[in-house]
Amino acid sequence: MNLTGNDLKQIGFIEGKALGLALDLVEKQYTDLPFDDKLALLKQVVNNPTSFINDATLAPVAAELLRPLDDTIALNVDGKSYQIYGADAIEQGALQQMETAMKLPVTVAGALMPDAHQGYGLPIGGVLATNNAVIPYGVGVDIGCRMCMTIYDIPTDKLQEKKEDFKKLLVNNTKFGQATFKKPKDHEIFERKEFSELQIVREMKDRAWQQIGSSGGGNHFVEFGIVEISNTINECNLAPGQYLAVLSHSGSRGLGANIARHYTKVAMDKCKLPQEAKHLAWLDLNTEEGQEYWLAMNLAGDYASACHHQIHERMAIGLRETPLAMIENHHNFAWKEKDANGNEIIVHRKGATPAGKGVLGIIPGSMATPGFIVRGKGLAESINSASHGAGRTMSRTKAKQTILQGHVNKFLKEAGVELIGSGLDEAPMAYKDIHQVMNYQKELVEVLGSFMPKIVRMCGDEKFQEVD
DNA sequence: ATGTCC
Repeated sequence: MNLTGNDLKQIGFIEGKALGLALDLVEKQYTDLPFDDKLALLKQVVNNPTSFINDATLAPVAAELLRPLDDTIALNVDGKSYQIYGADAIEQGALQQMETAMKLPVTVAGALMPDAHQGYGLPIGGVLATNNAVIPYGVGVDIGCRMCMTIYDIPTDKLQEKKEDFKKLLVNNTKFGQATFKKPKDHEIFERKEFSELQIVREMKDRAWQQIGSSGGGNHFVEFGIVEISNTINECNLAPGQYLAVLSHSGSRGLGANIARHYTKVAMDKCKLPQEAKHLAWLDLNTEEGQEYWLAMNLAGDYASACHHQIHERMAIGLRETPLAMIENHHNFAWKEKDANGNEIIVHRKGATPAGKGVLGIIPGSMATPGFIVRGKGLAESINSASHGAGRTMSRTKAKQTILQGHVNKFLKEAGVELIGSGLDEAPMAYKDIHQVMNYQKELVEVLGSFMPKIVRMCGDEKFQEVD
């Protein structure tokens, strides 16, 4: 009696090349062996292929059983098309990364914002919509990085008159980089169940406690400046005119960075992709890991918001005023949204401002150029998004090597900006022209007002700090 | 972005 594929499956073979080879060889080479003995022999092979690796007859079966399964997920040959805003000013590397992202089998749609530049996996300024999958590096390392602005009924000439007081307010009430408050303010976020239920979040709770209310390094800042409202903002009862405002840019600190690092590793382990796409590994939202990441990401987003609120609370106390309005938005995050047909999509915005119809947002320029308060127009092609800033025109390394401190000082002086901290890598010249970037995204957002920085604090960098 | 490699 001849063996069948089903007999082999009974003893542990799975559908595939090894099964076919075994069936073929055993019937040709062991014609005289009784059915039961053939089955017993193949059972030994499938249970311990290593001991048959030099077997005169069955070596090919053993080799096939031992070959690691190629579980690499293939990219689609043709990537989906996507809209680019301001293509002329976007570096090649960012375009290539976006093209790779558009080939993922889970990708539904994409768009590239005019401040785009190369990042890890998805470019900064990249927007990617997927079907029931979340890509940790599609959100970015600084989960929930966001902008927050409070607007005050305080005459703007106070900024010049009381400049030293405002500087002191920033120096005494903001912390950047490694620095944290000696006595951090408590916050209800620490009661969230994610801090006890998710291991990586639990491990970060003490550090999150230490860091709450602090700001990050790099391009993060807290600044006083002048808001010029040009179009009435009914959403927050703001009439056209000049206002004093506080603007902050910061993220989820060590908490978000460690959540991102952990779940990117999990995703890359579970979801093998070709080399050029490996950082785009995703987590299926129906899996436990996917659901864990979603909860952890949302917690990191709320934590980032809590940090901003404490920053603005300290400023409000220092100013002895209550703000007229507060505007804030994430720009490194993933959201469950609906496409034009009403289907749920997962929209990753990695350095992109949500710009759904009527949605308020803030797009900063640089330390000495204006930023803008915007209202989204909800353009489908942009996946309801806009840029999250001017975008770099120079890498941090290049900026540090080529920009002169004297040149920056002159630029700041001419713009009437007082700067505390920062390094040359954040110099205004390292960024694209914000006006041109706004021009590229006219269809995406309506500009309601501008914000001109006046007293800016960023993370200090000893190497470039003046000692006075 | 990040005690910038547990």
